[in-house]
Amino acid sequence: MARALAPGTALARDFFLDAPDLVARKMLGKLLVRAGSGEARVGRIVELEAYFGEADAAAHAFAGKTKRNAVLFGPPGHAYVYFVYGMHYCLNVSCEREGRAGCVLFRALEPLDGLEAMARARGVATPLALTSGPGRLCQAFGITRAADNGTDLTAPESDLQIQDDGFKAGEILVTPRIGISKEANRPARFVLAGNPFVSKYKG
DNA sequence: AAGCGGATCGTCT
DNA sequence: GACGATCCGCTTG
Repeated sequence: MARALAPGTALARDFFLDAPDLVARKMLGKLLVRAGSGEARVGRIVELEAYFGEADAAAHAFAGKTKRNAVLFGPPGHAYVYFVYGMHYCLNVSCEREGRAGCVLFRALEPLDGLEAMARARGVATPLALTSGPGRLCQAFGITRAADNGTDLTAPESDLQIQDDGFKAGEILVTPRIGISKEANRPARFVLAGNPFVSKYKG
């Protein structure tokens, strides 16, 4: 049932070399793939947010490099996983050249394969609740800071990858980012228009 | 249907 | 010592 993983189809590092908003646009419609030791988990990326590094008051990198956000200042294409609210993880990909801290936050996926594993990890069965939200998708994919922070998402041997299956994204909507107090009006959230798996947020 | 608050802890001031 | 790039359940209308 699970589609065969095609090693070597992970997006290349150059893909993430651009500015965060450009990378986010390009990433919509791509796949997040967790190979894992058992059932593979695959989701199509339907919602992302761009964070602009040290120039962006809403970004974790705004106050400069710290132990927590160090990955953001490294080379592009690496996973930055952080822990919030005492119980949730969120996944980002680092963008831009080494030394610049832009990144893209994964906010929602459309689950394609490994739904049972996701449901088990989440303790929830309904597909709409599996991966629609940054904390939810991390739980569904078993993403933690200890296991995944700093992982090179472009490496063929990585357990976590971003792949291209040839899907063409349709209309893209751009809105302000969610859950932040600074730069609250900046349009930097990108979603696949009309996709039901985009997160439903409450003000 | 929508709004509110509790859970829970690593990170930085 | 305060505060999150969140989620869920309980309350109220």
